[in-house]
Amino acid sequence: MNVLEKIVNSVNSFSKSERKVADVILANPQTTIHSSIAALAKMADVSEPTVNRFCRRLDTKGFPDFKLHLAQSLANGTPYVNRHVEEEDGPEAYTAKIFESTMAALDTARQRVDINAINRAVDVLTQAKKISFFGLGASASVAHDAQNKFFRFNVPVVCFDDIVMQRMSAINSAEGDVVVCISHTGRTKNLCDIAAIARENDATVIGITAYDSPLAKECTLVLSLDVPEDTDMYMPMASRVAQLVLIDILATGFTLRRGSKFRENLKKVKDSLRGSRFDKKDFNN
Amino acid sequence: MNVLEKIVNSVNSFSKSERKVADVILANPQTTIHSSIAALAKMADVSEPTVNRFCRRLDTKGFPDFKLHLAQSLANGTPYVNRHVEEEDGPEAYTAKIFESTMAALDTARQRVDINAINRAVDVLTQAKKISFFGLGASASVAHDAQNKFFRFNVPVVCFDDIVMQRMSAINSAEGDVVVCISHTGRTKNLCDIAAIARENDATVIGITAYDSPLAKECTLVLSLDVPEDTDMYMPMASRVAQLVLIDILATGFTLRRGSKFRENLKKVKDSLRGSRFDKKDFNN
DNA sequence: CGCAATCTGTAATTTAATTACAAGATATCC
DNA sequence: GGATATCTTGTAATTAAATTACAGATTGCG
Repeated sequence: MNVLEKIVNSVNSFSKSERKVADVILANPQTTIHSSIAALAKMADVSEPTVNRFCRRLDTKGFPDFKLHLAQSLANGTPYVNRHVEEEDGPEAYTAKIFESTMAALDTARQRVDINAINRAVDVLTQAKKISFFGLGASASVAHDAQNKFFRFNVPVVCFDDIVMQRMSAINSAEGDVVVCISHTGRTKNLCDIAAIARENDATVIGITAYDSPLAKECTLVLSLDVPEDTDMYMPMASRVAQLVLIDILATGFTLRRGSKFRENLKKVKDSLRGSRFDKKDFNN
Repeated sequence: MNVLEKIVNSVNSFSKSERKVADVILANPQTTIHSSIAALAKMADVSEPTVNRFCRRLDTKGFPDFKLHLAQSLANGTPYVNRHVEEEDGPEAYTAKIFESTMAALDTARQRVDINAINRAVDVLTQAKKISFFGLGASASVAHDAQNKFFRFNVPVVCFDDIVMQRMSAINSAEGDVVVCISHTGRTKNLCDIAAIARENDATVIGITAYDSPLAKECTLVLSLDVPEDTDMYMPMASRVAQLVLIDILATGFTLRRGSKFRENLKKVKDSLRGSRFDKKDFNN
């Protein structure tokens, strides 16, 4: 695991002085790797052994080894750490933090995603007679987005963010239909019902949701995205971005599977939009 | 430039002993970063100062600094680059590429985003009597998402993805109202009209769109996201994720500006959802 | 062949990091 | 509420590492 993330994660297990060290390092990681233990100790206003103990607590052999790990973490150019927004953050701070948290979330999602499941989902989708996307609340916009994408593929697609419509649609589903249920927590009761109903009617149910959730249990195929997120106070952000990227991936897999002939269709859809838009050349350069 | 590449490139300008050092390092770079200068000197069968001179020749301050650079080179072969999906890509390939492209897009967005504009947008939004989010096509789902977020703030929010409704809503806007128009290209004619109408009716119009686009010209305040994207063949992906992150940032700025008392309200909204969900404890662990 | 320039290693010096230990703070138990 | 135990933290001593200065060796060139 990334050392920077590790620091953030274990900030609670630190002692007072160790936290001072952590703060200084997180504030200027780039400076840290070029500092001696003495300089860092001074910056954090603690003694040198404290810095050393801090390094050891992070499972490194000592300060030099810690710097090595830190250097590797910083190598990407940017430390994608899930830093939480604080009360007193200014615009620069919270903007940076949200970008970074989102990127960090995507990074973990990328590592944890089950490619086999994606591949099977693409299989199922390409063979679907009809595709339905269902989501509620924040996940509704993800469902809309999915509809917008798959709609271009010349496949029957529906999308409902209304429980009653979802229910009716689920009841009317039949073999060969694919229902995609989207929920970050996987604990939305109504959506679980929908999934169950759809499956009873022989539809294939794909869940974009948390592994091991009630919704997951109702699905034929689960695409889980374990994205760490602080939902205590604010609203789902990173998880929803990860869901969208997953939709992008499914859509891409879909077009690739359908072959090149099919992709001409996409161009056609794109061209049809031209009339509703101003010409590009008038405004670029 | 990457230190490893640098070593390879300048192998000709090395002296005999220095080349021995280079060979050892290139053969086991991973070991090198965990070795002392003495150990490395022994492996290369040269003296310690020779190793030191070698490091300096590579424009590093000395051996420890060299190890830092080496560590960074080893950390990540491929930073997040915008790699395009190819015809013959398998699931692993396109999944990785889409994740990376999205992250690369967020990275550039982060660097280019105008913090001042964000701050002013937050200003405007916190003082709004009513907030409207308008988007069409792919941007409609972004607008929905924005509505979902700002709705929790106990502010009058509307969101339309229907031109007629948007038009009516725009005509009815008044001073103190804020209209947010979302469009990646900024060339959607209908949305430009809406922006113009809203402004004629004294609303403040925020555009989440391309800088210098027709839509941007109609807006009071533009939040531009120049995200490189390959829209030739497929559909907007990265740009829409960037838009969502921007919405997240605005929402976060909003809550922070409103102060802590206000955030209790968010908890209330969250708690109200509890009834519609299965209990968490039943399914974790 | 001999001088000059460059390279390389040894030993001394400096700097940095680590360890051992003691004082102080904090929690816990009667 | 006081005494004991545990955990933190810092000072000083020790050790290890890196760097520098210098001298011997090697190579190139006239």
